Amino acid sequence: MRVATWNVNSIRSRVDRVTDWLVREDVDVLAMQEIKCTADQFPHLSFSAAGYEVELNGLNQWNGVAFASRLPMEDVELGFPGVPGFGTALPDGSLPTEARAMGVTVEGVRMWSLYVPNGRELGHPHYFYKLEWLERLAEATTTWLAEHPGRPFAVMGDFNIAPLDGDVWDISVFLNSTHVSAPEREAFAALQAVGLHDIVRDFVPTGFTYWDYKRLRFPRNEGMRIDFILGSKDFTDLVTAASIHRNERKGTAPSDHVPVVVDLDLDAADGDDDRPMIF
DNA sequence: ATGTCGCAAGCTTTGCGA
Repeated sequence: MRVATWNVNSIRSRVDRVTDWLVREDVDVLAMQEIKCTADQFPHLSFSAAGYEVELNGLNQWNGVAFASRLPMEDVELGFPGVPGFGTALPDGSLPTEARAMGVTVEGVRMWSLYVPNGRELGHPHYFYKLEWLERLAEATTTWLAEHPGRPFAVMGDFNIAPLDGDVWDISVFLNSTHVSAPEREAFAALQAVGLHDIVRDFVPTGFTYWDYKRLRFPRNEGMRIDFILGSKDFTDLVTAASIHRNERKGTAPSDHVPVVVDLDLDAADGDDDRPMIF
């Protein structure tokens, strides 16, 4: 099974590029971020014509996450338990929940599509929202893993964090910037501490997943590695390959992010490989 | 050039978010 994550930066602007890539790359399951639309606005027909069903969490023109899959999706869950909100308080005093998370199960593999808050600036309310969101994510992960021992589980998406200095083109540009601050990196490390592993790093140690549209960032290769697939041990044991599809930043009307892919061998875990042997 | 996108509102542009 081939699984990918991609911040598409508006699915309505990118639908042909995304579906063409899915078919061309033989992808079974795609987690999307920043679809920037509601269910009514989502280009369902283009996906079904390409052979994919879609489940999504889209509230308005901001954020929005989705899964497209050509294998059946089960147990669709919007958000995650304890996900914090942001913005102007509702009449009951709570903060509105944004469309930044959802989960599905495909072939027994549990996957969450995540669009972590950007943070805007160090010290901004959105920055503290980002840190709390990541803390709640670690807690929800801990709970899920405890309640589903042995089940493959992965969180994937745009984390808006560059964990290593080499994950940005010039760390000296990022003094006092979001995405590289110690609290953000500690929040990312906390996800690893509760049992999630950056599996793509094992196969692709260096390379960016995002290049700003501004300032010729892509031609200069001034990018950032901020999109990740973090898997439980039972997930990473299934992974046979991983790749970052840098070419998707080229050409006409690209997203500013590129797809990140893992290949899974679903027969690998149980030691009872029932695939036909070929002599 | 603080250099580009995408969105909504309701315009032929502005403000916001990234």
